[in-house]
Amino acid sequence: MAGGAVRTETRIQREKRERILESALEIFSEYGFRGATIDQIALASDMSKPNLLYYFRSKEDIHATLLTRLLDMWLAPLREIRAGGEPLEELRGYIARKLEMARDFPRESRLFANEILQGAPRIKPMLEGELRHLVHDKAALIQSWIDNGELAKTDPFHLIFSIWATTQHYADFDVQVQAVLGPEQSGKRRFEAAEDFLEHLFLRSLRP
Amino acid sequence: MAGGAVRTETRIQREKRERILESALEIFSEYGFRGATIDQIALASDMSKPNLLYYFRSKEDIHATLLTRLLDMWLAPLREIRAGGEPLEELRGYIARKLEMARDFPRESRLFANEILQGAPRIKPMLEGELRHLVHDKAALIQSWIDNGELAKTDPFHLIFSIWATTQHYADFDVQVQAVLGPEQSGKRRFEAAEDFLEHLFLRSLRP
DNA sequence: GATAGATTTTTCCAAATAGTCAAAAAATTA
DNA sequence: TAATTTTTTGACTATTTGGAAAAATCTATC
Repeated sequence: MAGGAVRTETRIQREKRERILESALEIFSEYGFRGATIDQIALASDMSKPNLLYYFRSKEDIHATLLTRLLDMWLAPLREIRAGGEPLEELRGYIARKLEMARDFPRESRLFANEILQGAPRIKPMLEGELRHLVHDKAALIQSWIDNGELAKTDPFHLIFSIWATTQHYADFDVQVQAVLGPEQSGKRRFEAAEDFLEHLFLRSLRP
Repeated sequence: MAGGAVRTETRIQREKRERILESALEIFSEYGFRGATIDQIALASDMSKPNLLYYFRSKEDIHATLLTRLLDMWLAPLREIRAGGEPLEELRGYIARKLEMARDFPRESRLFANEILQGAPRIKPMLEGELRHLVHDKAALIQSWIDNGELAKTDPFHLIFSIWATTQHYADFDVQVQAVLGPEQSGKRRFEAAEDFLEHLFLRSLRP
């Protein structure tokens, strides 16, 4: 049946693959690609290793699937910056959305951070293609706002980098943040304080 | 000879241990602790694995030695903030020093980032002790400047976090920064632009 | 309830990897 | 230079790990 119909996924397949990806996200984000083992993921998924390998051909395969899914989600907040909006409000919204992602999806943030930190062996092409393109696009938009006098003069690229850095820091370096602030301060409180701080920081420097 | 004299390190020991640490920094910072192998480090140090293990008892031991050495260096810029100095100038200097470290010691930055990202299994005590203490100390100093009206109202802790995040980003996420900016922009140029940007960003928001 | 197809388990394997040990070689000291 | 100590090597081991193969079991459908 060469080139024949691709059998549609059964319910069990969908569910198990989902379960595996969920566990894998947990494990990969905590230990990195090499630090994670298939056995760990299988255990966390409540299935045997060979069984897991029935749903994914390899460890690579699981990892690649996670990264691919992640990327769209990861870039969404940036995409949402609208040319038609009020510049300061658009950027405030962007910062808030990025910080929400760090708060609600810290494992995804760490998965991504692990990948980049190790030289992005698996997503370099995407960084140099899609990401680069999107950032240039939005940087041009920000530049146009600056040229219009709606924003203070600044470097749009480094502005974007510093928004990435500061927001993701709360997910990626969470242990450190908690160690410094002490465990008594709740996660919610930490993120509220972070949001207040970041809005002030960026908006003060962006107001024309 | 229980409790006897600790033989002083020979020249060869000093040199070889140094060579191993240098290679290990290279490898660990690129692949993380689990991703790195003793064989890789031995190869990079130009010696056999058993020979390397003659100088360090284990992989752990090498890694621990690197981290311990790193920590002092890592906190130095923060320590240098002086109560007697001019607040804005002290903070400008701090940002500049941190950015220089990201530029001149990216491998150290990545080693540290790898460790934190994986939950700081080996340096958590130090984060909760020495680091926490130092940060609280400097945060109090910054707060006193704010109370004196020498700085704008802001959260000193999140200020420090965001300085860490933005400066280290240029070391830890270098692949991504380069992918976005393109390879034509030299490292030097990138860091100059970053410094300009960060000074504006922080100083505008800190001026009373 | 027989059968084809999907799923799961049991058993296995080969490569990678951290680390050991004893003997050889080199360097240092007496 | 002989004795002693330090350094290096080669051969080896035990364990972990990613993955394969095939048999066994389950499930949906006729």
